[in-house]
Amino acid sequence: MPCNIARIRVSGYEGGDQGNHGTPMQHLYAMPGHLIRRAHQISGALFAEELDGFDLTSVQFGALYAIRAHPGVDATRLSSLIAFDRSTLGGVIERLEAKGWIRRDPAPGDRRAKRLHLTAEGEKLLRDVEEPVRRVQERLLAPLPPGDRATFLRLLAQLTQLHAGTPGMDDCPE
Amino acid sequence: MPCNIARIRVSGYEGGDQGNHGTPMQHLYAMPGHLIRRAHQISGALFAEELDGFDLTSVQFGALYAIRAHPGVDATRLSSLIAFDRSTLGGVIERLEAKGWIRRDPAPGDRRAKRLHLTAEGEKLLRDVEEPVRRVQERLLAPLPPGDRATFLRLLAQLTQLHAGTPGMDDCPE
DNA sequence: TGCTTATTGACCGCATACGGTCTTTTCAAC
DNA sequence: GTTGAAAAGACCGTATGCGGTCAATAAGCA
Repeated sequence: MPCNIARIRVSGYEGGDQGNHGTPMQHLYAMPGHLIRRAHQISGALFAEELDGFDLTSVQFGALYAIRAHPGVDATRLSSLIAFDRSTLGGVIERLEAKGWIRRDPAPGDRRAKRLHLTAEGEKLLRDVEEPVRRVQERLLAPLPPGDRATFLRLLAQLTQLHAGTPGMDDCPE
Repeated sequence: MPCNIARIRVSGYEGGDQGNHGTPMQHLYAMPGHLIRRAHQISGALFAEELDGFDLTSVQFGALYAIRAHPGVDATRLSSLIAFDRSTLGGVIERLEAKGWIRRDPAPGDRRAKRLHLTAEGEKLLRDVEEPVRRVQERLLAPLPPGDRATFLRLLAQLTQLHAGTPGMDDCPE
């Protein structure tokens, strides 16, 4: 019974004692940060529900998907492609390899790097989960009026893309 | 030098070997799930950057903020108010208490529950971080054209709220 | 009143997420 | 040609995130 939202029954907000705490700060429910966290949470829940039985997380799917599109990438470049922390990706790759979905071959000409490839099982898995994953994306946007879905996606893409160049996010050596 | 995006240098997508993998599935970068994950990641990075030195995570802030608005809540109700998993919240509360920002008092009339309250230090902390937190929310939306920010927020709020009642998300005992 | 069920908090286990360090290896500059 | 910076992978430590179980307690019901 996939229902991992079960434990997250969000109570409607009835105001609480919002009163005298000095400055009347913005409400939590109106903060973009909180809303984005919720959306991320819902996204994960929908993924887990649609992909029940595949033993595949959304993070693992993203990695597999990118490896298929970039056969032979090394872990560092992959982490940059899909915006995973390098340390995090290490564990993800380890689990993907343990499940037999990817191979890690030594890179010819560079004894540091290991090149990532899908196995036949990995290819099959990606084909099998294609439909469920598509449903996740559909259901995620389903609550929005059809006419607003493209707008939402456009703004979301704009927000994430433009933050890559925000001062303060970029004061790191290229 | 807070720059926790440093390790997440997202490479522009140049197409890779997107070619013959059977069905031409949607691109990862166009999937709402991926974009929401990125937005969440950016949100966390901005929070960490603006709140550098406060030893406070965005999750901990959310909990503190909600406890201030609902003095005396128990952990279970709090988790429902801010949509944290009950297990996760346990650790968060533990850390907040260890840092002296909240108290856990036994609930009169119920020997199971413990009621949560801010300490004076917790109150002060919340006042001190108010401005940085406000900046996080501003910077998060800054890449969007001013006229689109309200639209984005509205759609995001609509998406998260309406998902609470989605069939499949709700097939759990009330 | 006694039994069944629900609620609360405390754990455990696994999977991210991210900052930091270390070793090995490469490469470029001197 | 050696040396120092840069790159790649392997770890470690802490904080979430979430599913599951368990014991103590409370509440509803026969």
